[in-house]
Parts: sequence; structure tokens; C-alpha cells
Amino acid sequence: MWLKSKTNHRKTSRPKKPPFTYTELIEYALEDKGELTVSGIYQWISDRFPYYKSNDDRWKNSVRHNLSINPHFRKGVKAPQGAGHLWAISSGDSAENVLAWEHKKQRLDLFFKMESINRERIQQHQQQQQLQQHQQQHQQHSPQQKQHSAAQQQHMPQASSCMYDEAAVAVATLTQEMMQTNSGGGSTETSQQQQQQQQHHHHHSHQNHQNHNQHHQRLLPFNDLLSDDELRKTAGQILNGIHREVEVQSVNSIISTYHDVLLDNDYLNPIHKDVVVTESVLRQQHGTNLGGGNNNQNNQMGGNSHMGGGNSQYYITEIDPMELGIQMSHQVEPSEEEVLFSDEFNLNYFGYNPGSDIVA
DNA sequence: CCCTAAATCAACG
DNA sequence: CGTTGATTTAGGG
Repeated sequence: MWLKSKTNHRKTSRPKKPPFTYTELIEYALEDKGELTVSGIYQWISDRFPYYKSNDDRWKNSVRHNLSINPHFRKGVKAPQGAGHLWAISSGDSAENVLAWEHKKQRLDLFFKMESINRERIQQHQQQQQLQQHQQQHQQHSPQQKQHSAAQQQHMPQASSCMYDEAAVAVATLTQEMMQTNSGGGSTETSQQQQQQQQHHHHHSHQNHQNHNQHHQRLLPFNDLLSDDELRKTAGQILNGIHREVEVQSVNSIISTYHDVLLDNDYLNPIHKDVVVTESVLRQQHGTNLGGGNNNQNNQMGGNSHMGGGNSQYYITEIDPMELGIQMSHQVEPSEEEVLFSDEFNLNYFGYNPGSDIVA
């Protein structure tokens, strides 16, 4: 089994451009510091976003341009020392924009949160690499037998254990509805905002899914999937090659705070599991119908997915492939710079079709 | 395809 | 540094 990264990354890939507009970056800076000179803004930005560390100064021009253009920023008094004026957020718009700001702030927080998670993942990954290399040196391993320790990797802790029981991990996979704790009204608000983002960024129809969040009652996805035992069995079959024509998609789960969402490649726009499943036709109703919102009774992913060749079964997993001990195709150690904004680890990883070289 | 927002380029004080 | 205009680019409808 192998996984192919969706994006080929070039060796020379520089830090990725952060998903924020100049307006947002400036906003963050000013909101954080209150007042800043232009060069102060440069500093603030380049301090936390490696992308803007380059010698290329074009972006500075854009920042200045933005300050002038956007009425949201106001020019204050002349700066104490030398250059230019102090800039601040225009105070006239704290009225309704508070919500907008909250939302933006969340985005920023989430961004850095994900960034740190990626760091951890990469560390893990590298550890595993070393481990495996070490092991391979000292023992010949018969491909037939895999150890089936009943490791319960249920809620995937932080960065600690690296499990090689593929089946177990794959099992841990789907279906684990993440905890269903309902944390107050704040959470609801969050969900709504996220859904708005979805609409913005996703190309499909969402009307069907809109109300999923409303029912907090156990309507979390995957309730109706296989039992644990069945899953274990099935996953084992998949991984042992008994099941063919299966695609496994990994969807990184977001941390506990955001228990009700999944992340796909766009972690700033979390997607509800239901949406992921339904929209990618992972589970298709036998009877074509998918309206009515919450009637997913069929577990067995009978869906004939449109992707890849013909009708392949489709599983969705929250487990990062790396944690399965699965090698990625490129095998390149990302540089430290690359760590930050590489999309390498936020993406969907597509396995695998024994015979054919289907690409994602 | 057109439309908009954002990014980029560029000139000037 | 700060303004301004022109041009290009990215995405969505």
C-alpha cells in the first residue's frame, strides 16, 4: 500500500504564502500592538510569517498601498523617532465589526495552532523514519505477518506513541465520533461561522447540510457505521490486501476544541464530517435520496464513488497516514522552513489501488 | 463569460 | 513613507 501526496512538492519550495490578505495581516498587527509605524508593521508581520522574511520587498509596497487605500486604517501622529506616522485601526467601526473581528481572530489562532500541530507531526514522522531505518537494519521482516496487537489508539493522543498496527489505527479511523460534548453557546456560534466559510469555499450545494449542526442530539456523523468489531475486521482486510479497490482518505481531525469538525486540506475552513462524507459521495444512499438531512442509515460504504476508476469503496479516516507507519511517496525530509506553510501534512492522502496507478 | 476583490506594478511628491 | 492610478490575477456566479 502506498499513499500519494496530492501535491508534488518541489524541493525548492519556499515557505508558503500565509492565507491572509494584507488587510488582515495589518489588522492583526495593529490590533495586537495598538499603534505601529509602517516599518513596525513590516516587522510584526515578518516576525511571525517566514514567507515575508525574504529579501523581496514587493510585499512592503503592498502593505503601504493597503494602508492608504483602506479606510479601515487611519494615520495617526508622526512617529516619535524618525520615520513616518503611527497607524492604527479606525475606531469608528467597532460596532458590528466585532463579530467579524472575532472571526478573524479565530482564523489566526487556528492557523498557528495548526502550524504547531504540523510541527509535532513532522517530528513524529522523522522519529518514525529513524525508528524504521533502525529496525530494518537489524531484522528481516517477513511481509506476511503483521503484529496485531490490540492497540487502542482511540482518540489519538498528542505526539507520543507511534503505533504500527495498521489495522488498529485504520480502525480507529472513521466512525469514532469525536466526543459529543456540547460546550455552551459559544460553540454554536462558532459552528455557524464555520458553515458560512464553507459556503464561501466549497463548490457544492450545502443546503442539505445546513441544519446538521442544529441537532446537537447525537446526530454526529458515523453513528451508524460499522461496529467496532466489524470495522476492525474490515480494516484488517483492507490493509492485508483482501479488499481491493479501496481508497482511504485521511482527513485530519482538528483538536478537541473543535470536536465537531474535520479538517481537510483547508484547515482554516473546517468542514463538518457529514459534509465531507456526503459531498464526496463517500456514502451514497442506495435509493439515491439524500435529502431530509439526517437519514444516513446505511453504513456499508456501498457508495460507488465517482473518483478513481469505477466503483471503489471509500473510507474516510481521521488518522494521519504517517501514524500508520505508511511511507509517503516523496520521502523527503522537509526543511525547517518548509515546515511552516507546507501543505504536505494538511492534505488528503489517497491510497491506493493495487493494480492501477490512479492518481488523485 | 463577466464581475469583484485582492495583489502587483509603477510613478511621483 | 504615503498617495494614487493602472494593470493583472484569482475566484465565484
